[in-house]
Amino acid sequence: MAEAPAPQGGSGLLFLTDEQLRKGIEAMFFAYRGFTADPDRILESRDMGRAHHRAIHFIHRSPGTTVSNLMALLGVTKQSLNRVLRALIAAGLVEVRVGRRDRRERHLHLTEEGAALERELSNAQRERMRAAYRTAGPVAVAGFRQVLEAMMDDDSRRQYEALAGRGG
Amino acid sequence: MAEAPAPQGGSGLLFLTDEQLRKGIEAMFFAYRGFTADPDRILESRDMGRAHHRAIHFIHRSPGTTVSNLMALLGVTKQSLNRVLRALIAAGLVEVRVGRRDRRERHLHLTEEGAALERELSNAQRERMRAAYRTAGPVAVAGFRQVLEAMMDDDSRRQYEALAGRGG
DNA sequence: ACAATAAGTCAGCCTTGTTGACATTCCAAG
DNA sequence: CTTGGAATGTCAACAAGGCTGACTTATTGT
Repeated sequence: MAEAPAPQGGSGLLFLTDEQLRKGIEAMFFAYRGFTADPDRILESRDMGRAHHRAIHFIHRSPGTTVSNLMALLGVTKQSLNRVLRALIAAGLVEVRVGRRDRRERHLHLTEEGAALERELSNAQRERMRAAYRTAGPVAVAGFRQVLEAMMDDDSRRQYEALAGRGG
Repeated sequence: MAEAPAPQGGSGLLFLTDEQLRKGIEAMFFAYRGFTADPDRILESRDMGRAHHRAIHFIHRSPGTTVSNLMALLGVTKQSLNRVLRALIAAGLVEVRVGRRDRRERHLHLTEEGAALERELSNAQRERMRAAYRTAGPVAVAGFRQVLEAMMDDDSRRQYEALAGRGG
């Protein structure tokens, strides 16, 4: 596959060789490990995991979101999500409010304590991201985001853009 | 590299705002989902999961690697890895050879069938990566890789570079 | 009145990670 | 030659966090 691309002064498609693609794949694998390492460490001491982090993140991002909404965003079943939500509510991190217009809906909010944990988690993750951004520079960052967005499947991209539209 | 793009008379550090960092975090989350979706689908029909994919990938990358080596690379315990390896061996995808110099070591290789599955998996993943690369362009790809590398922790970066050194 | 929707819950299963304990095999040093 | 330690394998038990299926409750809209 993929013929050796005329080196130096070649086709301009050197970035599409299997070798380059493989490096990208491995970079994603190792980078994602770093990406999740800090929050994982913080949550460990509280007997929580990545699932709780994700829920906290998106409740923070979209306060008042419903359970169905969150299910779609996280891509898990309501049973899975419910287990996590129960833990968060029991720990006093998340508060549930019955919908005013539609009282079947449960609207999710972070409590003060939940918001504090969210800040702790996202500070840790942002610190790593900030360091990486600073090292790589703004042009690289723009490219980073472009490639990631192109890598999402359509559903995820829609959700990502809907979120992005809200806050930035 | 990367001249500050002085966006609309700003500070030149607009890419380091919390908002930008948050977008990067969410982009990683959604992109990683897309990144793993295709191989997951393929493996589902064979009653295997992501763990098997990772083992296959790195055995392909470093034929003859030992169990200890693979453990360090994947960041899991030998018990976890062993369960996966047993399944792969039973399925005839991986072959174990006793070390010649040190006969305590087990050197891992893909069988023909294992190599075929590896190709199927990496083709699927590469296709998505290739499409993303093509959409984003070579400059973006360079930036993508720079940011990912800067995001790894030191151990991972060492492993990544050791691999990259071999084949690319 | 009734069907559909949002949510919660129970039960059971799977994958993939973890510890701990222990056996085997082998190399190398004393 | 014996013995310590390294590399590997294996058994058991457990937990997190996914999943499906079946069912209930409350509420809404037709």
